[in-house]
Amino acid sequence: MRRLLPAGDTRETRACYLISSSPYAVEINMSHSRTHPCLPLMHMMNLEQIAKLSGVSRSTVSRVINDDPHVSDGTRENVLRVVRLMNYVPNAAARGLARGRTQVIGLVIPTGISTLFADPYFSIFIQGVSSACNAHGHSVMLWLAEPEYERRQIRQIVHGGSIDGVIVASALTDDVLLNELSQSQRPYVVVGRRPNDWQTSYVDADNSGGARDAVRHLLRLGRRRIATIIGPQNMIAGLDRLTGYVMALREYGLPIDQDLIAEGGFNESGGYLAMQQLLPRRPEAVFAASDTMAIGALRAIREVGLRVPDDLALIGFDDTPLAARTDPPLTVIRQPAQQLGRMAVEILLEVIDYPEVAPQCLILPTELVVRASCGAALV
Amino acid sequence: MRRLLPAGDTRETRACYLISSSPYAVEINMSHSRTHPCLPLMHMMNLEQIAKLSGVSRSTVSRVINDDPHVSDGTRENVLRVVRLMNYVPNAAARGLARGRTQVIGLVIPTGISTLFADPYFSIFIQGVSSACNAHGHSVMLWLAEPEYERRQIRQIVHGGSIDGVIVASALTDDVLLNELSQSQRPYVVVGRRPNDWQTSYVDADNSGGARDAVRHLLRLGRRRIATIIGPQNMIAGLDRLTGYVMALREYGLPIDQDLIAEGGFNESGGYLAMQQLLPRRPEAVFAASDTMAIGALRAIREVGLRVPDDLALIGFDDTPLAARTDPPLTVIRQPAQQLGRMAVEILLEVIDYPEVAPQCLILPTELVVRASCGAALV
DNA sequence: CTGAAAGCGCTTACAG
DNA sequence: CTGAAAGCGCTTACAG
Repeated sequence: MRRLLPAGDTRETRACYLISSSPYAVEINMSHSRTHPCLPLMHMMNLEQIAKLSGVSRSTVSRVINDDPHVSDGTRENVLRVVRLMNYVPNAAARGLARGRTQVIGLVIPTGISTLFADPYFSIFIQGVSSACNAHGHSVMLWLAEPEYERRQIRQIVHGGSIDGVIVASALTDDVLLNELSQSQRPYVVVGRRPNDWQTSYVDADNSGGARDAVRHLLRLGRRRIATIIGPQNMIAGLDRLTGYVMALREYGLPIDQDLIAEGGFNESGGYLAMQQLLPRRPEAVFAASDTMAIGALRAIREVGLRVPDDLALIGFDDTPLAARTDPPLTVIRQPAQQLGRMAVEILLEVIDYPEVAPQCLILPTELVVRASCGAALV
Repeated sequence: MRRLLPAGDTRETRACYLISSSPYAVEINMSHSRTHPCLPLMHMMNLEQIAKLSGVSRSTVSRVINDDPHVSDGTRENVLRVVRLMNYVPNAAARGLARGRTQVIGLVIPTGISTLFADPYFSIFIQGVSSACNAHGHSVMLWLAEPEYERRQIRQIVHGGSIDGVIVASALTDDVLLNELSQSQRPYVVVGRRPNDWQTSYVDADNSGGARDAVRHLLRLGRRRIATIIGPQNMIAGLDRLTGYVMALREYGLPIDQDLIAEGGFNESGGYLAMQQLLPRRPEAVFAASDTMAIGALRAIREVGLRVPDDLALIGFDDTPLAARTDPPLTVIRQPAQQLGRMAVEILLEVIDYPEVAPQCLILPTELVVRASCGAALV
């Protein structure tokens, strides 16, 4: 696979591969001579050259580059002129080596293909991370954790010295990487609450608060017999969202009825099955702990001919784009995905700068997005 | 924003921030003393130490690490044992500096928020890139191109020396980064065909072939009066998909009717408006050059009370998850997003290893995904 | 097969 | 305010 070059290895011919069913496709092999435009080669400048060109020492150029105040204004301007003219950017590897800091943070995301595939949550989260990194002059190295490379990836992340710290977006309670990380000196923060882990910093959405808000909303709308489709209880988010459900019911002095609780595995078919299980119990409303489960539930409800929200109100959790496009559109609790990304970076940079300080954790508020499925319009 | 630490800066106290509406939330400030577990510090090994521990020179260790055959089996095993024991991984920065190669490739993605937000295309594409990189022992540095940081990002990418090459997923015909890149010596490949640019390597989906297949499919199903909602014609993909539409019609000896072509800007509201414009022309079928436009079109069609596919067949392009969940589900042309990512890496690594060779380009086939909206079931 | 030494491009005390 | 020099942790001819 690595060798894509055409047989002749010719330097004059454009290599065009058309792995395509289209007999009409317009790509053609063409001879041309513009492969080497012989531009002003300006072969990757370095400190030495900048120093020479501006008539000072490398030390001084370095100081200018790094905004060291101990440089006279004249020298500074001179050097800066040359730097800009030559498009000089200090070599990241050399700088990293000398400083022991790479200005790169790692971002590790589990690639349960299903997850990343359909859910833009990670896309938005990554945007948050990226933008916060930019704001702080850092770059982000992305690792999608593939099982096959796990050991190598982990060694690289923990011992490779290519990053200053790492953000781990892992749902698992017992993660190999996290274990390694906690043994190491490397700064890290995880996305997702870690209740009994007092040495790691984390950010998370307020899952229990969000779930409570969802159920409160249903209660305010007059529903009383409220069921819930819960996520796996070995995931903290799954636990927390159930907690929120319980809290809201308690507030209203309502009993917790085990028959109104069904597990849906955080996926659509799970939600579908859970709903089928709940249907005979005649709930007036259902809080699904994820949008995907809500969508499955919707299918089950429709199959028995009940109407949402008239017969049965429904609220999801996450706010995936699908949620807005179901029939009826889903009322949901929205996760602050972008904010989570941003804050993960902020905290990580703190931890990097002040490694001695206590671990930090941050719970961000969720938001109730009212659409049609909860029946707010009916009241 | 950078300072998140609590006022006291105490080292014994866990800093917990609860930016949340939840009075019930369970996080509490807790005193505890496990912050510094005093683990075996094994402070980032280096060659020197490994050499000392295995009784050989640094050179030899280096050779072992790099699979140099000129090492006796005995020495090799000895060194390897120590390496594994100490969890030694060569420092990436130092290695990068010495070799002039970082084993990191850059991935630049435009962040027209809309795009990345709802469309998992990029997620899947990134997965392809990541997995191919893993397979070749490379890492990926991710840049989401934010306008505000553009200049700095570009300087960093082109002149920063932190990456060996870069994949640019840019739709724009005139991209600042691409211009800079083509002036530089830095290897790069772009995602998206570049018709008149003979010096850059690229990968792309077979947009024209895909569009042609879509329209062919409609033709085979007996539809004749086929309209199309096209994308912006300053984007190559927009152009190519129109070309495919034209090709298919030509194959069947049908005329190209300007009145059956409307521009929808590759977004939903654009698709909606374009469809409204086409409706009076009474098409029997519509090929929308993107799923989002198809979804907009669907809305317009439903508003006038026409049925899909009975009155009007519809095909989209991309295969976003939404496409499978519209009513009726959308028949679409699927892009080989993952493959595109994989191949972008393969080609980039080629270009990095053989910079003197001619630019390479690769067009990957699309796939027709038949669902309900095209009316295949009706025939 | 192995080691001593130079060099990659930067930063950072240390003198002046 | 400025420069000479050591050092960051690796690789790679060059000798042996």
